Amino acid sequence: MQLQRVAHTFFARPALELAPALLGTCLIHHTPEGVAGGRIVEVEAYMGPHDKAAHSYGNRRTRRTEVMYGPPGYAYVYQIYGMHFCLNVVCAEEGEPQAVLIRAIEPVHGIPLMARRRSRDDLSEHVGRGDVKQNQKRLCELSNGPGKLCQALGIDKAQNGWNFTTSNLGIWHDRDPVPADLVIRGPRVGIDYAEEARDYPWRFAIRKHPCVSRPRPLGWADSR
DNA sequence: CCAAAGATCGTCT
DNA sequence: GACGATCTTTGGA
Repeated sequence: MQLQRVAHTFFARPALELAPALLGTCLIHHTPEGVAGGRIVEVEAYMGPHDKAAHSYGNRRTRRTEVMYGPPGYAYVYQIYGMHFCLNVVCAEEGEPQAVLIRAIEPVHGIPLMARRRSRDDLSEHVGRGDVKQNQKRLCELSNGPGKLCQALGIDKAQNGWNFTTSNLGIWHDRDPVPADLVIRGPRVGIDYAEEARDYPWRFAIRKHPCVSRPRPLGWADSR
């Protein structure tokens, strides 16, 4: 049902606008091992120079953050805690270092491959008495977190700087956009150091979706 | 269910 | 030398 790639113009807007628009689109990585990917269900906006939680706060420009200063529609991948990777979508106009962090996807394509990469072969197949919902929820463990989804999709620093509209790492329109009343928002995760920006409700997710990471934090509210 | 702690290393000061 | 836009395991209630 996925028909077309997201056009590069889609990414040329502020992170706060792009973030909710990315919900429901499909993130797909083609590799020699196979295809893996799924539906984006949770994201965070990082607004750049004036956002104390952003790597590009104060126009900090280093080898790591360099790709954020380039044109929109490219991948910004960085390593964290020495062992995990996080995937961002660079957005806004060239020179404006904003990005959207992909925090969770619902597994759709290449589930056995994703399970193997996550060392969770037990999730490759449905189990039990055909309880579909229960199995769906179990599958979420493959990609309900920014580090988890990168591992499941085979994303690491090699993908830093890749073009989402032309490379093997792509974002595709799937069904219709998620309506605003099905989007919830709340404070971003893991940025307690960011002073006033700590409380900005710049984390977006699909309401009641089972694959959202840490579904219980306080501070969730309806979008808009 | 929840909190705490350890793993482990690139990046920047 | 310090510190993460995280994940997993463990131990207790």
